[in-house]
Amino acid sequence: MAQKPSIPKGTRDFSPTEMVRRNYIFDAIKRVFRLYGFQPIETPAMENLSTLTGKYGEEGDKLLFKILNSGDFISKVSDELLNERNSNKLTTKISEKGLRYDLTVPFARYVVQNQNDITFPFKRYQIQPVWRADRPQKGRYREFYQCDVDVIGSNSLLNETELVQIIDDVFTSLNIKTVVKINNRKILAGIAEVIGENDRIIDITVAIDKLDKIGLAKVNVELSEKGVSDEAILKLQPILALEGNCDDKIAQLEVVLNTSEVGMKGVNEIKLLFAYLNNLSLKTDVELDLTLARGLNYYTGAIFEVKAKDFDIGSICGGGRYDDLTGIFGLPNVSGVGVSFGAERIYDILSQQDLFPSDSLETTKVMFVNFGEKEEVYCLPVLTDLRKNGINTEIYPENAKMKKQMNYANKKQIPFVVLAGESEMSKNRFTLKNMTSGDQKSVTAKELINILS
RNA sequence: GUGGUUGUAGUUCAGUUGGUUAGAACGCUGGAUUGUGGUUCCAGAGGUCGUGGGUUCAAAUCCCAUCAUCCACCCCA
Repeated sequence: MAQKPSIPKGTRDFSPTEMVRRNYIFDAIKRVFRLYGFQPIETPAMENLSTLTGKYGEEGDKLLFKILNSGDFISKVSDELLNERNSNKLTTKISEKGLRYDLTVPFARYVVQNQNDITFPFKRYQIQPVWRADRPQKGRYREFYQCDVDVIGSNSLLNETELVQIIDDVFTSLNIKTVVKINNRKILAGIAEVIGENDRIIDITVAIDKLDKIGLAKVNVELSEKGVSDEAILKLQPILALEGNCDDKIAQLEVVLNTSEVGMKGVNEIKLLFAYLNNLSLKTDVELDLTLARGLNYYTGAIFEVKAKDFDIGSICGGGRYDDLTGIFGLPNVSGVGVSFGAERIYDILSQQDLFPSDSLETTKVMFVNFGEKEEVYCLPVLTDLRKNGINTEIYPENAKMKKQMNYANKKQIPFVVLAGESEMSKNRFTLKNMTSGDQKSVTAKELINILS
């Protein structure tokens, strides 16, 4: 009984065409990363559950894919526990590994574990899939790739500056028009302090983050529901309404946050960062967005988010500074900052705006038609020569009908076909056909290489 | 986790108030054309109608359950 094959919900196969395009994105990103001195690492798809749990909040824990222990794990579980039917409790007994949820936490684990071999500041990039047991929907998958760059072990705002430059370079090279939004968690903390809701900072940031999505009124409702006092919400209004260019906003913040030490620290960081950036003639727009908060709560300083202009798809890149991510693994006081590029969304933008290059180094450039054994022998040395010259070359492996072989070349979008049968062999030449124009001409082996190089 | 949507050929989808042998387009295979692909013409193959039950003389069609899917919310890239 042949069963209908399928893949798990929220996962995808990638066809050759898609892979060529995905690699185009990854290559562009990697090229920029290397340009700034970042080095690649990889970590396992699975981590110990103890490494992952508790790092992403309660919601994040639910979205972790857990891996069942090997062997006869259930026999070791007590009858009481089984009868309790408590999934959470049972999970800790039958699963001790999980698929990674992002690349940052495994990176922090890596840094702590290898701290004696790492030279700080450590600049690494990492491009690997991550998994979330989320319910998939448009542009959201259960398995997707993240492209992370982080530098850990340096407090300098030069790192933030370089990350913005990297963002600028990547999206310029991919031809995507973007705007980089920057904020600072210390400013948000300062705001919370000033309005007297110090310990509600997470609720406040999450709510503020939705400002441009759901509007001011609904944000206020949400704040109120979360238990923020009316008085504090009232105090918050002028801050949310801050207008003007970057300098104006900063000037106003300096007044509002005057009494908050963290807040002023944040303002100073932002000032310095923009001072660096304003000198760089970036091609991307960079703006200070005080409503930018970002969900992840390990951020402590600068936060970034990149949005594509003329394309409403959410953020395509985001990140920030985290002062103590390695602390939970026993290495305190090591600050890091990094951003992550969302490959899937970048892919969607490039394909919808038709921005992928038409030619690729990953596809076949020329195919030899197979006319039979004698002709194969005649062609093989030339195939070898072409390959030695870096030209992607293949020969149809069977003496099939011409139509079939041509069809194969056409479907595979191979731009050139070589025909070498009896008449060509007698003249020691080859017929080269251009599949786009349909033109063909008789050439020598040497000319073949020259034309196709 | 909550709400909704849709499951029919490889793919995208038609299929009337329940009624003979379930259709189309694209794709696939072969031929027109044994050394020329894309265009055209002709022929052919391909379906447990998601699965299980129920109603009925009769179910792709109605009912129930179940699984899958996509979309939205929460959250997030």
